[in-house]
Amino acid sequence: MSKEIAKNYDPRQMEDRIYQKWLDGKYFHAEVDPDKKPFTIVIPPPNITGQLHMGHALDNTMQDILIRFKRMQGYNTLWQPGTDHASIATEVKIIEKLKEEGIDKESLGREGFLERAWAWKKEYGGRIIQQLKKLGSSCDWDRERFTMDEGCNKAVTEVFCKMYEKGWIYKGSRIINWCPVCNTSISDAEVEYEEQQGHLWHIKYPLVEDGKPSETEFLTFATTRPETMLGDTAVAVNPDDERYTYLHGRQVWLPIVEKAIPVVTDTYVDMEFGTGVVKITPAHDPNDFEVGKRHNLPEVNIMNDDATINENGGKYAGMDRYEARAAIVKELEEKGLLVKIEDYAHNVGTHDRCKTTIEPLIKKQWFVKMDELIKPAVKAVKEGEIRLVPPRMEKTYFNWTDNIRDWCISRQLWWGHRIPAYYCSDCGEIVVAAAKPEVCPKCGKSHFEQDPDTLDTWFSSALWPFSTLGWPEKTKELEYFYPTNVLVTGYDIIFFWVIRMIFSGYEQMGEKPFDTVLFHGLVRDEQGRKMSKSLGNGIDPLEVIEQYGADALRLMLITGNAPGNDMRFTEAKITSSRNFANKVWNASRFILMNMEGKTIREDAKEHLEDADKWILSKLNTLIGDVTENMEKYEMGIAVQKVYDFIWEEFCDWYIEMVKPRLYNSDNESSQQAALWTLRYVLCEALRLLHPFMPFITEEIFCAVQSEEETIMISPWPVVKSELAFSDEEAAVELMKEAVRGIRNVRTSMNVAPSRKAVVIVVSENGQVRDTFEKGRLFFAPLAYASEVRIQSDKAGISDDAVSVVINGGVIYLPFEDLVDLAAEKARLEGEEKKLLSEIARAEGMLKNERFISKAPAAKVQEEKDKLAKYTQMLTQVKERLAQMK
RNA sequence: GGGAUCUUAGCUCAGCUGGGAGAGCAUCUGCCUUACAAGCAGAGGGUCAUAGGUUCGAGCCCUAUAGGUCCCACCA
Repeated sequence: MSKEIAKNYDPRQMEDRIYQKWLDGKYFHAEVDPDKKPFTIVIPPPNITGQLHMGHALDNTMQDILIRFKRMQGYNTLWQPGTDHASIATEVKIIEKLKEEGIDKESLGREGFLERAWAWKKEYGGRIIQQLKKLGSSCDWDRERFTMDEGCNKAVTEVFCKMYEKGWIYKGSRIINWCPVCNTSISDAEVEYEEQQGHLWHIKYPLVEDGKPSETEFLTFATTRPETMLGDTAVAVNPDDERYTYLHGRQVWLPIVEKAIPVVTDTYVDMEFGTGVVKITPAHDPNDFEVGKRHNLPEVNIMNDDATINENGGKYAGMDRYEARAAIVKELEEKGLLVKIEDYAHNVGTHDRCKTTIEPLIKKQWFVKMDELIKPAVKAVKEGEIRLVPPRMEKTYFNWTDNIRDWCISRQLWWGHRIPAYYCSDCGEIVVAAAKPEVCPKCGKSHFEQDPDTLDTWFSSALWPFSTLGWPEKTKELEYFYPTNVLVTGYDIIFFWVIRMIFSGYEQMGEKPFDTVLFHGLVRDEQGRKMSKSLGNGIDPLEVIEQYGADALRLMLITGNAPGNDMRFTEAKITSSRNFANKVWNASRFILMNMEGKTIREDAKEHLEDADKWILSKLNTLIGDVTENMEKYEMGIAVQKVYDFIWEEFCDWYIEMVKPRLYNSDNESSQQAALWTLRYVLCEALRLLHPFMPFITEEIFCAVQSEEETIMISPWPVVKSELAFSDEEAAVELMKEAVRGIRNVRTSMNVAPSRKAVVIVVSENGQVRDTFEKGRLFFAPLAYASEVRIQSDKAGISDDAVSVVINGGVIYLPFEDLVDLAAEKARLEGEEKKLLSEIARAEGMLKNERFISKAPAAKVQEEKDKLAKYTQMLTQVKERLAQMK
């Protein structure tokens, strides 16, 4: 039995209701079940500070499509949801909020601050989850996790301790990227280079003569950051640079600071660039740091954490870095040491969160040693154990792994996983342990202070695929759902997250975290610009859902997009998606109307007619194709095929074909067969469409199959050989060819659709006549026929009838008064020309011996068949033209 | 400096392992035909950036060139 659906498609009246029904039905929930095969996706946890944007919408739509597809295929699917604590982003946000209240972070103290942070998380952390639900995401919400919950904290501590013991986590004094605004170190991955207009200051230092600055001999070089000269501890030249051989072993005088520093030789110096001389500031430049290490140069730190000059800067102490820059340039100029100033565009490292120019500083920080850790991650992708889709992402991946540097993981923040390292306040011993040690293993005292720093957010997200499943406990979930199957994410976080999950999975679990990484691109605005807060060009997915429905948004995000490619959001695309939803709605309503009050008998399918077999056969092909595309993650192609099938084949052709049978209750078995096919094809098509458009398909499916509770867990369609009818398919295709030809001719001759006409099908081929005989009932209205005659010869047809040549016959339209003979002749001549060129093409190929001998036999046969068909049709056209003379 | 990627209809983009160029929107012509005007039936519109090459056959593979986008590196 069927139920009714609303007259108009209105997503607003159903989406929330349906989502609630799914929640109540526990369809999203996964339990370990050894009898079933698992399929797992872990969500890229959105930041608790975040609001749903188009990127999330795309990312989660793709995951939901895969999960729903696999769920229908019978897999035990788990889509593991959760959120990320996003240390810097959240901390910044809370500091801002405190500022509004006139509260300073420091005055609150660590405990007080964390209290506020947790309260904030409680209030806003769930917002994005609610928004994901509006999209239709079928996550197992019972298993929702948070990167800073107790379990994740345990995992983080476990990993930290293990890796410390192994020597792969160490504390070291190295040059790091410092954000003077956020007041924390950041990793290399968080540095964003940005081209800025700056200057190149050409400066000279006097050479040292008898322990004093020379008044005649100088060394000229250029710098983009003159203020760092306060920390210069050497000047370097290339050892092979003959211009400067005389300098080897000498010293130069560092002005302002007024001291002598050595000239060192190092191959790092590029002889071609500038004067071939470089000032060396080991404490404030990564390259200089390396040079400094090689030459045992002192490291003079001249900067405070807020990027003001410290006491090492003498009279400049207390000035901001840019103030000091100006002042130093001025002093150099006064001393005649400024040679010239050039405009210079160069890349400046900025903090990706706040865009502040980062300051390289030497600090004691915690690092993860990468050289060994990265090896299995490289191997896995190289050997195809982990597949990246699209494969070109491998290049990006290897580019990073080949140039990897140790990962700075400590952050001078409060919101995050606190580093499990404890310092003995008596002897300074470091103890790394899950809990604060009782007594110091070195001095036996028991005064310990925990390291004040927290860990990089990505340290905990790197463990996400297994920490969410219970690790380090040996849970049954971990055993069953790990390794997960697909990870869906944007290519922009391949370094931050994907690689780190991969090496963490191998190191901690001894196994990969997932088989496949499916990348998508960015959703851009109508003009192709990145959507951003500062531009204000972001489109809110929730507003789109409100206006057009989640189904339309989802369809729009998936259609016409290939993996890893960016896409544009346009109004036109979203309306066209909504229109498709409307089409599906109306077609279904039509079918439901016709089913009303009738029982469709199961034996109805014993009386299938050609048209029924044609659509069933088409459906069969569709099922095979779509399933294949889905398995290959070609969702855009898959949904396009479903779209075309439903709109063109099913709605525009099949439904039109069966209308006469539905309206004629005299032939009950024919009507039954039509109804059975309509319902069957509709339900199968809805299933194919469900992963893409879950709400509308659910609403309709449950109306058509009122005994079913949901489409969500109904089986994904499979190809059925008993529903493949190639002969009938070909027969109906021939009739479609005839209908198209007739419509074409009528339009070109300006025959009003309201004017019906006699249609005479002439064919010497009994099979063709039989096809039209059987399809007469639907053929007539589609061809605007007042009457259809089928005959084997041209008896009774006037020579000036309009004709349409098809493969295997000629269709005549005796329009009497309407015919413009000259126009008809011109039209036929056009046909003739087209056929001649087709024949020439096929003949050309078949005359080519190399084609015959090298091309596959099937291809050759195909061309032979075409040649025969066109030759036959040409004969008919020629005959008609002859008659018209 | 290294690398990726794109260049296909007026616009936005598909085009799977090479085998007769596709969709949506826009344009033009007819239609309110009782599922749908958020629709139906037709039509026009493309040297697939350029130049070579491989192949029986190239939008697809190779090389070069031009232009765009992005990522990495960071030579002061």
